[in-house]
Amino acid sequence: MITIKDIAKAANVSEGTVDRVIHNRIGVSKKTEAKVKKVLERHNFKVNPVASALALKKKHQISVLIPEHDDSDLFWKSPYLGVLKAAEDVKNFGVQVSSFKFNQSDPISYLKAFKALLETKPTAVIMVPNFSNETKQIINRLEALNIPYLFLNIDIEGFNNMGYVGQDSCTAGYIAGKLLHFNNLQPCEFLIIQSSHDITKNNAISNRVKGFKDYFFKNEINSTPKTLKIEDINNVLETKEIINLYLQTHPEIKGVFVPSSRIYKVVDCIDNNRLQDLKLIGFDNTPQNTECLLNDSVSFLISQKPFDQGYKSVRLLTDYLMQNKMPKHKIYLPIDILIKENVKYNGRDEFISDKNNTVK
Amino acid sequence: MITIKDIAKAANVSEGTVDRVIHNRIGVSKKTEAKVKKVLERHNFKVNPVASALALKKKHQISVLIPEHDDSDLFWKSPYLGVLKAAEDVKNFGVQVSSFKFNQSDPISYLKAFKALLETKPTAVIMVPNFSNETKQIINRLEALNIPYLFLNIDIEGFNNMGYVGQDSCTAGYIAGKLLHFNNLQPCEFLIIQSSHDITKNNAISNRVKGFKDYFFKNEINSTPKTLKIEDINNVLETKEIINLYLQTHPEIKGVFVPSSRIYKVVDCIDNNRLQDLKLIGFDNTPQNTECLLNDSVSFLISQKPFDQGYKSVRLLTDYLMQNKMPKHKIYLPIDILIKENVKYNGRDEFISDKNNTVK
DNA sequence: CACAATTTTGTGTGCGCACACAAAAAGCGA
DNA sequence: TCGCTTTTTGTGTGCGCACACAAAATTGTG
Repeated sequence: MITIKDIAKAANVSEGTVDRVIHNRIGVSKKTEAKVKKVLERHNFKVNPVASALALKKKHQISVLIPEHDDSDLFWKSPYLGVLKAAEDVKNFGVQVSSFKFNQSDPISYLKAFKALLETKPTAVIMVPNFSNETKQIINRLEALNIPYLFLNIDIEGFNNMGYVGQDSCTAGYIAGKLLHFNNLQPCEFLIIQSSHDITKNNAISNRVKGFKDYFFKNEINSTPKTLKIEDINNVLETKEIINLYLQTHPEIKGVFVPSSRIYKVVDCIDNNRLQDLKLIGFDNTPQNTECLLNDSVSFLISQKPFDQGYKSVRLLTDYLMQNKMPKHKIYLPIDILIKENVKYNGRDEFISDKNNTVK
Repeated sequence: MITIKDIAKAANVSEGTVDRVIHNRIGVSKKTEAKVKKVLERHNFKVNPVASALALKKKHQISVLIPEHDDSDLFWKSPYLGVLKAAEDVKNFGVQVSSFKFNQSDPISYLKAFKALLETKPTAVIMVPNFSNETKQIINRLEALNIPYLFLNIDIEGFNNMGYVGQDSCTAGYIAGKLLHFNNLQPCEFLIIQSSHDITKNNAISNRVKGFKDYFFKNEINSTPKTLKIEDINNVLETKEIINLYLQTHPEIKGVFVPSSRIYKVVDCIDNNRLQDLKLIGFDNTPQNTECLLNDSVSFLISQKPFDQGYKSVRLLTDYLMQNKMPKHKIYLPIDILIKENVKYNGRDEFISDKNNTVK
């Protein structure tokens, strides 16, 4: 382990000077700077992040703007837990993480949460850009304050976000098409069920649909997926009627694709006897969806690794704030294919082993 | 952030005493110990692992015994890279990691590598228990020296290993069966191709075969997989002849299961026209296998996340050595289902973002 | 050339903890 | 009670680094 002291000795300067060179501080003559840099290079010196974190009194603040979760939509619990876990991991490196939650269907609460977030004077922000107009406002503010921001889960274009952590939704949809169609030699039809609620605001969902349709188009499969739009998927009675009527009048439908995380609601609405000859594929291993895999009502779930999204985005920003470089602009997390048998090994809420530094 | 100093002040003792209580050292009277413990509890004190690591001069040594890799078997490269990456991450926490490689088909080199490993005076050992007799010898030695050991990738019973990091091979095989059979309504037959070389020594492979057969048995599918054993899979001419003869005389075969990471060799041996109507499934996204996915000769690969296996085992042991508790005995990593479209997002050699603390 | 202003370089302190060592208190036999 | 050992408690130092401050070297000006 080579230290600053060693470098100082080798370069015949003081430790302070080495420190200045390492951090590109002012007040070093060109000559000595070159000299020290050469020694640094030669010894392949890297600062000890542990010692650095300990000495660094200046704290960084990462603030996270994320949708809240409730029992009917547990999806957002996972990224939140990932953020929490990462927060614990980076706490001792002088990084403070705070989360602010908003109601996914209420732009006002989005702005409100952002306002509260600003109070924390963040060094950097992680956000789920949920509403497009309000996002513009928020980003204007962030850019005026010169605060870097990272998009989580939802990728929208046209901003100077420092990156995106999430899934390649289009490919994920394509994969859904492929899996549903796999081994089907005879002609057959597939149905996309989506709620109009989702269509308007979440372009991840429309990208999934696009990818799904792409599969059938690109592979010249003699079948174009049909789409069934549900006004209010929470209205069970109405939804039941619409779906079952459609499925009755279209017996050629062999499989159903639900591009949101609400496939369990669709399952609840489909008549049992029809359900048995259908293959279903949806997104996200929420507890309710996982249950559907286990009782064989759903064949596949595609996971976007929401926990990892939260975890990774915090870790990424931490690395950035600690003067390391930002790896790439888009961090696409794996497209996990989940079935009944492997879902238990793809835990939602765990990443790496628990580091419980508890007092014995 | 609450420090030892704070605790000392609150309990009205010196920092040294608090330190003694935290680490269960001798020389503290019952009375003060209780007092300090209460304060510790009350403030929910946790040691700052960063400061702790910096102060701790005593270094831990984790030594890893792992098969070597070459161009024809790149599988073991990934766990090794995972180990290297983890080594980098834990280096500054006072943990030194060294790897020792052996030839997978040479028990002597296994023992030889172990001998070299012992020279490092390891605090703990991570090993791939490849040969059963020699493993017994090795473990006798480790237990005599009171060195804890963790199994990586290969799980064998009957030892006091502190844990296992790897895949649930049986379930992985079961999944392979399910995927290959998915959507096949008409009766059809499947073939398992394995090299006798693998059978003898690697029980992961026999577990996969067991799981694969289980699928057909448990689901009362009117088809029992046939098995074709290859003496020497590296003898291309002979292998070609055996495989193609079998496939010609058994046109009912619709799919092939290769329970090892050598599916690319099988692909090379199958006649092109026959290959096109076959579905193939194998293990591990080595570069050669990934290529087979991309050119559509293989439908599925099951990944055992070899990089993560290496990474996680080192991190796990590090946590243990740093006085944290060991989470569970068996750490089953996810059973990743890979297809052409998602393989690029399941990189073999990456885990979490690079922490390149390079000097700018 | 003297002297101040400025640039460049060196030194000291503390982050929170672990551990060696010093000091104080308690126990104990005579 | 004294003098001693043993137990208990307190203090000081360093891990590698960041940063404030002090010192030295250089430059510029009259």
